[in-house]
Amino acid sequence: MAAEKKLFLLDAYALIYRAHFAFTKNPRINSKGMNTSVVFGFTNTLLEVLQKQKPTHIGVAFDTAAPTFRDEIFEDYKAHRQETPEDIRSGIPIIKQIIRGFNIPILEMDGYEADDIIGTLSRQAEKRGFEVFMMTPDKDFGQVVSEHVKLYKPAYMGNAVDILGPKEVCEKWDIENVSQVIDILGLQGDTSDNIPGIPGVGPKTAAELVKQFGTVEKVVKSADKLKGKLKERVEQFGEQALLSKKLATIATDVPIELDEELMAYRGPDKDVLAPIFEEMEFKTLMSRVISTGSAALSSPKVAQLSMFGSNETPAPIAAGEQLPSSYSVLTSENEMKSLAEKLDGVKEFAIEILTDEAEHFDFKPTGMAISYEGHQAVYFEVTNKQLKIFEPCIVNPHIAKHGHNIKLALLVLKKAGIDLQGVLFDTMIAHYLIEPEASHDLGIISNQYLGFQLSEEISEKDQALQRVDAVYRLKAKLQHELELRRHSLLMRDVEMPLVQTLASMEFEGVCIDLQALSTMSDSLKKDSDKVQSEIYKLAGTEFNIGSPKQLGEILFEKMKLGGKAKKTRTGQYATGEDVLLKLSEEHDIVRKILEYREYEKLRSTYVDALPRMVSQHDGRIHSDFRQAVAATGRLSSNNPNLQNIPIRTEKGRQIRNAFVPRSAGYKLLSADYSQIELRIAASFAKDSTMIEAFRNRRDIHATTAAKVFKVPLDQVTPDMRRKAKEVNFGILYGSTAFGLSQNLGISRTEGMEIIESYFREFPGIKRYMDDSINHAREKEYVETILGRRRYLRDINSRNITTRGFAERNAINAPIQGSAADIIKIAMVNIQRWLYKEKLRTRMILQVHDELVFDLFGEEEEIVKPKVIELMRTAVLLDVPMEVEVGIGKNWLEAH
DNA sequence: CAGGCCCCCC
DNA sequence: TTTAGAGGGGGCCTGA
Repeated sequence: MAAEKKLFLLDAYALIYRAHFAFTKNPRINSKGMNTSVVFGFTNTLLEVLQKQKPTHIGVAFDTAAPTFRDEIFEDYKAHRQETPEDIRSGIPIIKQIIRGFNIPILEMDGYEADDIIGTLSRQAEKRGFEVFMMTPDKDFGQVVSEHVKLYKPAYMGNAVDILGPKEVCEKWDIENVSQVIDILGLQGDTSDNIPGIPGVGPKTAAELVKQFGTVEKVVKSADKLKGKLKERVEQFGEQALLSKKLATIATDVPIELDEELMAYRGPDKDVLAPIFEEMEFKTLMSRVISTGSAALSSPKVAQLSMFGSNETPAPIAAGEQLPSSYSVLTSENEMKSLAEKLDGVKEFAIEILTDEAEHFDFKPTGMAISYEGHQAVYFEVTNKQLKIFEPCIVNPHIAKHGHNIKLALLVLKKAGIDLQGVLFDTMIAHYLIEPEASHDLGIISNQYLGFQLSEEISEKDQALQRVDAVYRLKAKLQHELELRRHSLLMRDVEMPLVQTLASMEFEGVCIDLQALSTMSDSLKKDSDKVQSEIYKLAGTEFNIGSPKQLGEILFEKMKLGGKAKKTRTGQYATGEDVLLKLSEEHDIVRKILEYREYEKLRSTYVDALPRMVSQHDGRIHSDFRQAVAATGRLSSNNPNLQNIPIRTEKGRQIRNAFVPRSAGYKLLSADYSQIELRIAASFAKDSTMIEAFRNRRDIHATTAAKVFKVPLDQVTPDMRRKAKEVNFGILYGSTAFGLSQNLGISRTEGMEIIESYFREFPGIKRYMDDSINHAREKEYVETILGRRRYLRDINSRNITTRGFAERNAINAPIQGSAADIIKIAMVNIQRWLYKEKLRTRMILQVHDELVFDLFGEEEEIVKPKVIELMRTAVLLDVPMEVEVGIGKNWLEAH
């Protein structure tokens, strides 16, 4: 039940600075050249409070102009305080006029700051039965928090209004007690006021210290319990942290009396406000002042906290050194032969092959473990030659094989000339389907599902015995878990056949033109050296350009570029590409640094790294395609990563010239799905406009632009199309107006308008997004077209940020994951067809929506159309799939 | 050797 | 003034 008396206490500068920062990138300038951002932002927020929250009482507190009781201790730090920006200084008098125009009292008290007044008044108001809403920084709230005082965070650039009680604030900061906010800030310093705490102590460390010791005072006293650098710092800067906390501590005993009559809100004086708004050129604000539109205070949602216990986990069985007697080790070839014969008669067995440490596909088998009954296992050392003994049972298609990351066994066997056949069951991948984001470590899942704890302190041989035993027994358990989730078909018909497919691809590998890379390396080195010396000259000193830390110090401290430097979460200067791009106008050195980075990235990650990955065995590169990593169902590639070979920049894309066919008579063929994710989204959303556009093979981004900007298709400008394209992408990722405006370099308002228009024109898409989120809220997971799940346990979190991530995932995961499903099916079908037709063409790479083939030239006319067909028909949707194919003498040409 | 940061891809 | 700001990956570097 809402209290009858609702008091809002506003910290004027908190809101003013908020407005100031919100508009730094796109300031509002009126026709007289005046920056009105701050006044506008403040007034806007004030209106929102008045109209949506309907306070019965309200007051705005200002810091006093007279010295405060802090000034004495603050003296040393005054120098650290930032100068008040011009738009704020000039805006204050106008803001005060506006506040008076609303008939709201301005609360000022000599010797005290706004937060002191708010703190004191909130305590008094609470005692008098008010429901109090504070609009101040979290740290002030933390100090006066109690049952009837809430923290009010106004809507901020498309975000919802937030009303936080102590519990929510604790959750947000991940602390136990709200009062600890001030301790955290004391330790890390208050960046807004440039008050230093303990250098090197960022939010994370501060929170940890507070959790461990409680208050700043206790942290400082317990410095001796800390270690290393942290200890030194706390010892050295402890006093500073105490001071920092003192400065942030508010007074709750200000000699001020809550005057209910003065603070009762009676409504605005339009005659006062109108001329001010006129002068500032706020055209829409006045109508909002006059309108009396109201929204009831929404009742707080009752959030359900569901307990997610893992599957009931039996107490782990302590593993002793003593292994079961049913484990055995074979030593002679005769024993191997009789085991091989025995195996040829069983229905299924689990297999694990150990290899030497050789890198890049040059590994050789050293041992093998087999289990074909529960709690039993056999191990033996094995050479490539001895593997042949087991060929009959390994190639027997009627015997199912289980393994944990069985692809490795497949590869070892392939190298020995043995093609493992039969139904596969990979416990790693099974667990990936069951719980995509968990660890799929065999030890962990064995413990969880079998209560069987694998030992680590035992020999490789004994570990292999345990592992293979665990795999055999896990198979039945995990199979059952898959059935419960209806994942059996996804497992049996997609993921397991894909293991074979990936093994074949990796086995084939891809050819690299080492000469071309070597030439590139020399030229990049030359370019990079040149830029490097230019940078040193411009900076006036030599430093490690590759170190973001050193670079940040040079740019922002020594050279003082870019006014206020952005910092990363850890308090370092941010020197990412977007930051530097914005600075590039300011100084030549920034452009040089970007150039240097580009060259060094290309050299270190690709041009110099790829040749090191070439296998001694066949001179090709064999990437490891991982099937149980990406939370959405995508594959990942590493050692090397062949899914991130440059293409965007001209210099970068030349690297693709070095990806060449295996030999004369071959070419590279690249086939990629066009707009697969958007097509999936259109189909899932059943959005008729978009489906129609795809069916008629129209340029989807141009069509979107025409709709969003309400112009005929033939009048869509390139700029409109670019924006529409970004929106289409943003939609897939669940982006906000803010994100969109950042990407397009437009104002947030314009970003918001574009998104609104988009949703009006594509109502199906909007509905799909809402449905996905609602589905997730109910089930706490979302699904792809094949039923692959992604769990979103944060979807009902009351922490906006956390929940926001989950919501974006609810939209994106089904789309991205379904695209992954589709290409996986295509890969399996293509691989089977190539094999069945005994073609010499080989599939060698997958890059999410693209497949690359080592094409035997004479097969072009057969392979090209069939690949297109199999890709298009992998899964049938409400929109047709389009596949683009290119052929060339290297990967760049094939594109 | 992990974490932070950055940047390459889809 | 904010603990953000688009989803999914991987690699390199620094500093403990």
